[in-house]
Amino acid sequence: MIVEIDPDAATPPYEQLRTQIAALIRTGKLAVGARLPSIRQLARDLGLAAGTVARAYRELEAAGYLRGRAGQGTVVRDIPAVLETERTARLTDAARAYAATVRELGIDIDVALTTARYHLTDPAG
Amino acid sequence: MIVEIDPDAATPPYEQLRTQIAALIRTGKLAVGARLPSIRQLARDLGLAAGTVARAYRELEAAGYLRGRAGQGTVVRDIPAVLETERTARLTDAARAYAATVRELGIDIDVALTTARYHLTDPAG
DNA sequence: ACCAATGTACCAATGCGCCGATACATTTGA
DNA sequence: TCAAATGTATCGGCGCATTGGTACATTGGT
Repeated sequence: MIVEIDPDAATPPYEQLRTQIAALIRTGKLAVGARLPSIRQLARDLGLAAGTVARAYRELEAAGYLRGRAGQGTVVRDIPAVLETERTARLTDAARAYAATVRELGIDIDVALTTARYHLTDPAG
Repeated sequence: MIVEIDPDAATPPYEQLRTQIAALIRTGKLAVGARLPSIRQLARDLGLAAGTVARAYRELEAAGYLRGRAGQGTVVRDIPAVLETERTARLTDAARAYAATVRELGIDIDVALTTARYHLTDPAG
């Protein structure tokens, strides 16, 4: 698992961890059935408290990404439907947020689309 | 002034107020030179503390939207350059946020652009 | 000169999110 | 049966943002 936690970032560690693990699962870098590090192990590796890692695991389980059982560890679940619907839902939310800002600023749609295309194709963001 | 504060919203009251006043100025509903309600008056109307309204005014003054002087009140400033740079800055931020989400979800750029176009052109959002 | 209205500046209190630690329940394997 | 490893649940503390209040400075009018 390649995860990096920045303690000074604006987003709290548990959320950084949750986001990164979710991304690893979506991209297939964490295959279905793969076993994640134990809470305590990952906490040691990242220099976090066990409770912090536990929270990330808990929320990912609630979202349907993981399945954790005591004594057995935490593994990646196989429910592509949930992931797909969440993907589309998140894309919709992001697009709506962008549209809302554009509308509030009174910016031309073509300008907004050009700007979006620029940032979507720019590797630096 | 038509402003609505939701005490239960995730964003704190002072930021709701700041955003709404800024939008009123951008859209011209608050003309240049117009005098805003006094801090205490607006606080009474909205059921907020004077300090909360004062903070919104202060940040809007720092952003260049307003000019407040003791004994005289707070008026809308006339500096379109500031508004224009902020408009582009906000558009950039919004586009970057959208691009970041798209990238995290691993969604195709054309799909992302089509989705953005749909929500930009859809009157319902 | 005075007073009222206004904005400014500070400061204590409150609330909330996050973190770290501990105790508990469950499973596996010896 | 026991022990070790694991996830679960809960609790107190810490820090930060926000809030509300109070005192102060400034302006304009009387």
